[in-house]
Amino acid sequence: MGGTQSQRPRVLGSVRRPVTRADVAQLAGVSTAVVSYVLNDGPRPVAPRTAERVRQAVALLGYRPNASARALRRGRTETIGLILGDSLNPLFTEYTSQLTKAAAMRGEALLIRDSRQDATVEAQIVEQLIDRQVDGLLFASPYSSSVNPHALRAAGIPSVLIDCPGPVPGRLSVGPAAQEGAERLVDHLIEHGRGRIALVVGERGFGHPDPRELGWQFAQHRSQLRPGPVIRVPFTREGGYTAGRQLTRAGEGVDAVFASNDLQAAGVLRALHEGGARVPDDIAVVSFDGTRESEFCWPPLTVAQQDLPRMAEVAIDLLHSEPDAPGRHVRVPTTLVTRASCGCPGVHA
Amino acid sequence: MGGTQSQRPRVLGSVRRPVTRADVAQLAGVSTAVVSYVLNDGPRPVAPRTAERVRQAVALLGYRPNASARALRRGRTETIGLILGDSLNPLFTEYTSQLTKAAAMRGEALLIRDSRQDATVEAQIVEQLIDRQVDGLLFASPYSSSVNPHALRAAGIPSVLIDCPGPVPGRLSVGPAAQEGAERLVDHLIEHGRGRIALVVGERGFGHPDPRELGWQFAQHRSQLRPGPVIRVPFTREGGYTAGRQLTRAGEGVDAVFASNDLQAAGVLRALHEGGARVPDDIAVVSFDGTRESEFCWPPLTVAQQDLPRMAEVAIDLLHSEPDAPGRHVRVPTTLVTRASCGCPGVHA
DNA sequence: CCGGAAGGAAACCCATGAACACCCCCGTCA
DNA sequence: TGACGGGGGTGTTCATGGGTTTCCTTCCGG
Repeated sequence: MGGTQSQRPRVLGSVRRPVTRADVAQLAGVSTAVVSYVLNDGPRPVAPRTAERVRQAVALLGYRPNASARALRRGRTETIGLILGDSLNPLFTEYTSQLTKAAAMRGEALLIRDSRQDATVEAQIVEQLIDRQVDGLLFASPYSSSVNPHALRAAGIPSVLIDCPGPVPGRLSVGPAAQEGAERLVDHLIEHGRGRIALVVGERGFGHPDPRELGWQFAQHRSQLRPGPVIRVPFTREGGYTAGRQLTRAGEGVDAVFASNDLQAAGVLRALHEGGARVPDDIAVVSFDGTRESEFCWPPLTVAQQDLPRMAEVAIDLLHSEPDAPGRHVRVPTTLVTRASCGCPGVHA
Repeated sequence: MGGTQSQRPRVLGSVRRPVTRADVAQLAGVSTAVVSYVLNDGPRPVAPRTAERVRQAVALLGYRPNASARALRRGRTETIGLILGDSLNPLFTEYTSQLTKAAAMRGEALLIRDSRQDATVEAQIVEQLIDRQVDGLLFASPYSSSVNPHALRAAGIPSVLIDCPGPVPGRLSVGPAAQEGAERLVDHLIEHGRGRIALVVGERGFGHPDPRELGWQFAQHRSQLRPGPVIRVPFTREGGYTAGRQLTRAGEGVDAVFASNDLQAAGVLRALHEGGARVPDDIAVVSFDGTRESEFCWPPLTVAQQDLPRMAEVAIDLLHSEPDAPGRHVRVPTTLVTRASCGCPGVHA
């Protein structure tokens, strides 16, 4: 920013020089090493009286260790990079919030960047984050599994894939138990009399095969239902809107829609309302994610809710696991939250 | 994480030691100082041929400067702290996205934390961020104006208040031209025949006086309208919901609602729908912010839209202004975006 | 012989921790 | 009983991490 350390104006009588360990050492009448030992609790014992003097000096001077110097020396910054494919998706907003919390528990902070789902941008961001010496990287972006693993291993930086549909060889990842969640949602629709259920999903889906799509298929198959139409649109509100318009126009007798995420669901809802369809009477809508927004849609959405606090903890834990550990994927169950949009009896707005 | 620099396993023949400027210097046959001059473009000229050799060595070795070391030496980390009162509010999500972009333009990254509107938590976070040597702080939190200014000045850390309702003595701040925005919204309602307009606003409002509230008052006054009721609830979807229920029950002949932010508006809408009111026929709803979510409410919301890209740029600019500059507040105009919720003719869903 | 251009040596930013120095107490042996 | 060796407990010294920058040296042409 404007004022650098060196040219800081000297206020008379108080050259506002930051307090360093040397000041503390001098005041406490010890060497700087002892200050270090006291503050870091080891690796060697310090006489209680000396330690006390040091602590008093620290308090008196308001000394705070310099993070840059510490990072340089220790080779760790206590900072984690988080790369999001779409930072405006409320799912990732809520995810980020939980991740920040989980990281803070370990004294780590997050540097967050948005790759806008662009592989080139993502590569740049990863480079910038590595330059900043992050201790690890979290990816919630479709390109993450392709670009980086080798460079990351070479740099000795652990990484974890977030919101990952399934195992990726040699990599650590977390994700919702999406297929089960999707099945429960679709089963729920079927149990309450819906017979033709459309699927709205991203163009490339979530991985291959897409567990949400599988769940949707299996549930219908189990009930010997003819599979409803699949509409492929981007994972955005606008995408969902497009899908919804298609549904209202086509009128293929669809009486329920399963949207793959809350954003698409919001778009579908808007299109259905505009098209004059009554939700849930004419057509039910359910979706995956269960962000806070889903509760305040109209009608409130029945969803398979992801357990973000849990997944965030798992992600941070995985990041701290053995550096040479083999790949591993953790699936976290979702919860079925029934609200008005599925039209099931007993749920009033 | 698990593996630290020092105990990294030595692969035979290739001790994966990070490349330092010394390696580059050796390969290029110059001293480390010259490498520094070349990479930082000064402060002294380097012979073109030498510079070229250095650049080649850099490229060949894939050398990347160590950010911690640089930060230690320069006393600047190129990192900015952002403190949010509610990181889940989509307004701040979008704000954050723009701020990240604006900061990245200057090579700076953001460390983001959520104070959950708690002064104690906020103080801790500020301390942690200062420990991490952030070069500046951005506050989008109600407590920011009270707690920190002195400590920050003492630490020589510039700060800017984001989403600030008005000038704060001695401080830098940005905010929407809220009063004007509110007036336009309310004028718009009045022009289209609404005569009794309720205000939904946070318990403590936005500052004293609250410009949104003022705008709402003035616009009604100008049109010689009796002011509608004021309902004070938290700035959340749940708060808006409570307000909406109150409105449907009371039935004070209110035919329009001005919600102070998009979250409250979402809650109001849900409550009105549940109460069987038709929006906008029976009652119009407008709100402030204009987040993406507002476009996909039902019906889509007419809003005073904040110019977040602009405000983010201003915020970062202010942060880089003269350290001893006097306080300053920048007001950025909002845009009236008409959608279906205000029921004005000519706007179809 | 002087001046300027180009590059090198070394101090510095701050914290860390291995290696070393010291003190004191104890035990052992003459 | 006194001298000396050994060892635990404390503290200090100093190299180290990697980049920046001041000051100094060298070498060239004029």
